[in-house]
Amino acid sequence: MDQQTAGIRPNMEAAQKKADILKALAHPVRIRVFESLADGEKTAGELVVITGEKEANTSRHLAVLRNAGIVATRKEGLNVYYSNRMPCLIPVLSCINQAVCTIADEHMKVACCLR
Amino acid sequence: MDQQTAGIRPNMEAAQKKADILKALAHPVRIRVFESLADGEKTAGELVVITGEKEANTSRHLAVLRNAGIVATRKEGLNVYYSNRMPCLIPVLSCINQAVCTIADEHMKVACCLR
DNA sequence: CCGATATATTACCAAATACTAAAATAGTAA
DNA sequence: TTACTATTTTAGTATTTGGTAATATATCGG
Repeated sequence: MDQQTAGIRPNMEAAQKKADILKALAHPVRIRVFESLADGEKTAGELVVITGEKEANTSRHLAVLRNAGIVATRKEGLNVYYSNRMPCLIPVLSCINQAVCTIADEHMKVACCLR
Repeated sequence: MDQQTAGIRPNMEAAQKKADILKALAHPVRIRVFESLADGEKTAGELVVITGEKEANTSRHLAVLRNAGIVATRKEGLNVYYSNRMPCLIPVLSCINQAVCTIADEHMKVACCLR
C-alpha cells in the first residue's frame, strides 16, 4: 500500500519528512537553541540560560531537536553537550529571516533588516 | 514591556517570526502546494488535485500559506490563482531535503537521494 | 432573476503540542 | 553510603492544529 501510494503521489512521503524537519525547527525556543549552537556545542544548562525557559521546558525542546536528528548530544560528567548535527540548516534560517524581512518591509514600509 | 523584553532577549521577537514562517510551511500538504507553485501560479482547483485532499482541507491549508504571506492570490472570474510570493523559500526546501537525505542515509546506510 | 461552478468559511471533534510542577535518573564527591 | 548537581521524564492541563461536513460567498451564463 505504501509503495502503491508512493507511485501515485511520489512527493507525499518526501513532503512528510521535510515537514518533520520544519516542524522540529518551527518554535521560537528551538530556533534560538539551534542558532546558538552555530558557534559550538553548549550544555543543556547553558541553553536553559539562553532560552530563558524553565529547565524542564528547555529539555523537552532539546528532545524535539534531538529526535528530529538535528542536534547531537554528548555526555561528559554531569553535563550533556548539545551540538549542531545539521549545519546545512544554518543558511536555511538566514533565508527564513530574509522572508521575514520581506514581509515586514511590505507591512510597515520600512527597511527592517539593513545589515 | 515588549521593548524591554526585546532589550533583554533581542532574538526573541525575530525567532517568533521565523517560527511563524516555518510553521506555515511545516505540513506535507502545504509543502506540496508550495513546491508545485515553483513553476508558476495555479488555481485552487488545480491545487486540490495536486494535493489529493478535499477542497475544504486544501482551502484551509492555502489560507495558512496566504496568512503567512508566503503565497499571493489573484482572482480571475471564478478561479483564484495562487502564486509563490516568497521565491527565496524554494532553495530552503532543497536544503531541508538535503537534511532529510542526510538523516535517511545515516539511518539506513543507503544513499537515498541520488536522483 | 435563476442555476451552476469555484472557492472560502463555519462549527465541531479528535489529535498533537506546549507549559508546569513534581519525581526520577545519573554522575560526582565526601 | 549520603548529599549535591545536571538533566530528563512523568503527569496534568491548556492551547493549537488538522480534518470533515455543511454552509456561505462570489462569479458567470442564461
